[in-house]
Amino acid sequence: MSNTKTKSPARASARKRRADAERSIASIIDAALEALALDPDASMAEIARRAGVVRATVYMHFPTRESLLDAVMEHAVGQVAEATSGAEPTQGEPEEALERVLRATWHKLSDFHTLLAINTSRLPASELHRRHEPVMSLFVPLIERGQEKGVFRSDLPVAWHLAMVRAIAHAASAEVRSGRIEESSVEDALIATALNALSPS
Amino acid sequence: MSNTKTKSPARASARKRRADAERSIASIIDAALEALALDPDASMAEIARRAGVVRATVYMHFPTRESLLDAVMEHAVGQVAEATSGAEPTQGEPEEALERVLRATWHKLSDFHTLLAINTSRLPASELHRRHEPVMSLFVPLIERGQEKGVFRSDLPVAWHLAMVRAIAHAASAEVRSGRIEESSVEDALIATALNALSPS
DNA sequence: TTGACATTGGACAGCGTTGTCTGATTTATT
DNA sequence: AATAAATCAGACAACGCTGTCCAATGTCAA
Repeated sequence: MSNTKTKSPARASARKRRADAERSIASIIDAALEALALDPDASMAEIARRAGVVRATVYMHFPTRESLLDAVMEHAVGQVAEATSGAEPTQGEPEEALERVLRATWHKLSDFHTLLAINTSRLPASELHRRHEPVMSLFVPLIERGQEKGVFRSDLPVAWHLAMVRAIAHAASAEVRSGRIEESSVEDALIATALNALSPS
Repeated sequence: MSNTKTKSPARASARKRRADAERSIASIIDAALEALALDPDASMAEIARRAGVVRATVYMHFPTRESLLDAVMEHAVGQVAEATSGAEPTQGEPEEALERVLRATWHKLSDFHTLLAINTSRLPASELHRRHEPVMSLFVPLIERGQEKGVFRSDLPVAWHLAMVRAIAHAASAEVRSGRIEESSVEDALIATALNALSPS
């Protein structure tokens, strides 16, 4: 249930877009997501091929490669934010909430792992930070709540905890992909380690 | 003190290389390290420019871009391994040893953060694993020692602990770079979090 | 000093990429 | 059925990059 109707990702804010145009845009973004996950330097031709569309069509909706990357990132952040907020980070005890939210989020987060790397080198740090807002704004209160209750350690800044948890989540998916650790056990390891790292000294 | 004399990185195993050739090779590898850290797709021209050398000279020693990347990676792994082993991971209590080793290693590790990303997409997982051996072989016994003594949790695999610590170290340098957290405090945060994550449940 | 090695500066072909354009064709909307 | 929007198929120029080559010059080693 994405809100492709109300507000489109690209610059194309022309109110009247035909249904096939919407479909194309969705295909292109999905295709870009796949292609860029496999190869950060995937070409517009490759993306178009995956989308089952001709290259000119891509340029119809995304006048430049940059603009496509922007749209893809916005889409990805939205997906993650959706998964995160769907797990209701404001409900229940902080520890349980964190476990719940992490389990719901980390797979999706790992899908966009490569994408994050692309944007890290593409955008200035401040821009990156700004765009991650939709996700961050969900996690920050959860961590803070845990600190106030004394179940998460307060001698380290929230920003650090956040970065740390995210890093561990990425590490988890990297381990799964490389086959070094059983897929079934890595999620539990992720949870256990994150909670342990957050627990008061 | 790099061992550029005994065993050269590239294919050039011709025993007799002149001193200026050695110097060029060293410059090129250093330049490549810098350039690739800034931009994973830095061109041979850019690398040559940084090395203060003409492009043809680079191709003299590294017949292909691939071979240069290989050499750079070998050099980087060597650097990290040197920093790690210099902190004597086999000495003292595991917890103290880990702190000592981490403090000595993590800056250097973060210098090669981008490089790691390059190679992750460039090489198959098995190759990557093989090449990281020189560093891994230093960390594994340290973690195992801590597990046997009961000061590190044993309900999670060593491979996981390793991946996790590495991820946290990278997160630490990313935070410093982005300016979100004070540089002075991030090292302590790294240590505190890593030890906390490793401590038995 | 001499001869072999190394570097320079420049030119070159081949390739893949981005971005533009056009004219014909298909598809959605009313 | 008519109109406007979107897609297709393909060509095109401009650009940057890799890798090769060469002739002239500089530098090391014995």
